[in-house]
Amino acid sequence: MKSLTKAEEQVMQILWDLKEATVKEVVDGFEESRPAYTTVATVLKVLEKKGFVDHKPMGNTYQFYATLSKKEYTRDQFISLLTNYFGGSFPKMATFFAKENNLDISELEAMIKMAEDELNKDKSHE
Amino acid sequence: MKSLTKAEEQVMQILWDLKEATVKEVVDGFEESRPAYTTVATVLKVLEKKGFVDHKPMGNTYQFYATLSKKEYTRDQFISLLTNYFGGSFPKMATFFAKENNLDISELEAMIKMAEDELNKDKSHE
DNA sequence: AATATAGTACTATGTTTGTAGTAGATTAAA
DNA sequence: TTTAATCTACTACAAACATAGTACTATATT
Repeated sequence: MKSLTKAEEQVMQILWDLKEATVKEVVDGFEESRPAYTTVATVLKVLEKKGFVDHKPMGNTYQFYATLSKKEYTRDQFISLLTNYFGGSFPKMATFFAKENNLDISELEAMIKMAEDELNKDKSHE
Repeated sequence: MKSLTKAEEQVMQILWDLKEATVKEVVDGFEESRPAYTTVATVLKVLEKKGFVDHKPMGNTYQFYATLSKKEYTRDQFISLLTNYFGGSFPKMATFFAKENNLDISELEAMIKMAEDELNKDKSHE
């Protein structure tokens, strides 16, 4: 069960965005209240020990990069949410979303149209 | 940001299912490898301190019940997943789901039909 | 070369989590 | 009414987390 703590997840998100980055770049990736350089370095070390991150020398410093892809982790998270909170049923999740946002059926359908277009787009790219 | 640890979440799931329960009943709610009675009692105590659970006397023991509803927590989890992994776009999430499951458009549509039926059903209940 | 800058390794510390034992109270059974 | 079972309160403790300081190295600037 891959699982990231809050701090780890923030770092991973930045790393996923940047593809690869030095400690400094990760620190700069934080919006407000940046953690200390060494804090980020420590988190990266932990992530590396857990096998989610690796690094390679680059000039006089290191480049870190994620070995756990965002997609893979997304899948895990998605499945876990779907399983534990929607009985594994995507329609249930969609219903929940519609209700939460006070969408009526036509609006839900519009959402789905978008998803379908997205699907088509991807198909044509292959 | 409401957030439950793994152990806490398991207990909450059982509590959500049972509506209310004694420590013993929660323990029995665990499938395999039940934790010790006192372990569950401790987790409940922590949950109570965090404000997610409360209890009331019932005969010679206590009944525990969730004050954080499953729906409310589901919403938080859902929004957080949607925001952090799908750019806040439900269509993106639907597309991801379709691709993950190798669904074609007609299958995705069938899923959505189910969601719509569900929506209708709820409407008529109000 | 001396000093300032930037980076990594190692260490540190308070907090939270996970798990559970023990003591003492209460109730039920013999 | 002694004993057994049940339950709560309190305490314990190792592992994981979050956060960061310090020491030392390497590089860049005067």
